This record gives sequence, C-alpha cells and structure tokens, in this order.
Amino acid sequence: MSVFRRRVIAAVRRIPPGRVATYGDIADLAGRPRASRAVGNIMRGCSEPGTPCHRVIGAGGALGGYGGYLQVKRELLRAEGVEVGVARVRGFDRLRWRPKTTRPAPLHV
DNA sequence: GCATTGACTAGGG
DNA sequence: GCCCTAGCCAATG
Repeated sequence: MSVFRRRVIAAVRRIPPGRVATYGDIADLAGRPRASRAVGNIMRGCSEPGTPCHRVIGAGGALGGYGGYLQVKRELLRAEGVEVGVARVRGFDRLRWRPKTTRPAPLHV
C-alpha cells in the first residue's frame, strides 16, 4: 500500500453521490495531476471496499474501460441520478465533481 | 532494478 | 467528428 494509492482511494471516496470525477481529477487530488493512468491502474478491480469507483470516469465523460462491468457502472451512475448514454455521461460538465468549487448542486441547466 | 503494461489525457491528422 | 501518436505515472512481471 503506497501513499499515493491511499490518497487516490480517499479522493474517490470523497466524491459525492450523483457526481462524477475523471481519472485526471483523482490524480490531481492525489498530488499527481499527470498520474491519470496510474489512478486507473490502482483501481484495477476496485481493490478497496467502500470506494465508488463507478463514479470515476474518463475525460470528456467517457466511461473508459472497466472491462465487462461497463454495464454495471452505467446502471450505478443512473441510480444516482446521472444520465449516461451508450458510452458517455450526459451533462458530464455539470455533474463533474469539483473539489475546489464544491458545488452542492448543478446550476442553470 | 529494468522492462512492459494499463480503467488515461491532450494534441494532431 | 473519429482515429492515431506522444507523454506521464504507478503497478506488475
């Protein structure tokens, strides 16, 4: 267990329900803005329990890989109120979790 | 300890 | 608007 890894997990757990964050965002929270790939590598298989890895998506609203669990990920996001297309998150820019701004709710649709 | 891989990102064609 | 290439970082073999 590396420090970076635990920080990544902590960042993911900080994502509020109904919100999503990109690997780059998680990496930034972990202190490595360019470690987006490493973030995905760490979450390989969602090692840590209680970690809403389904809220972690790719840049531009792309769900990313997630193997065959892509369907599950989409269902989980939809269950939280996040509209997900075939392979893209709708309103991603609105639902994107911003730790610095921490918007409680999306403004003007 | 070195080399390869991987749920990625941004830029160019 | 989609596909390919280059870059970056950590984990794994």
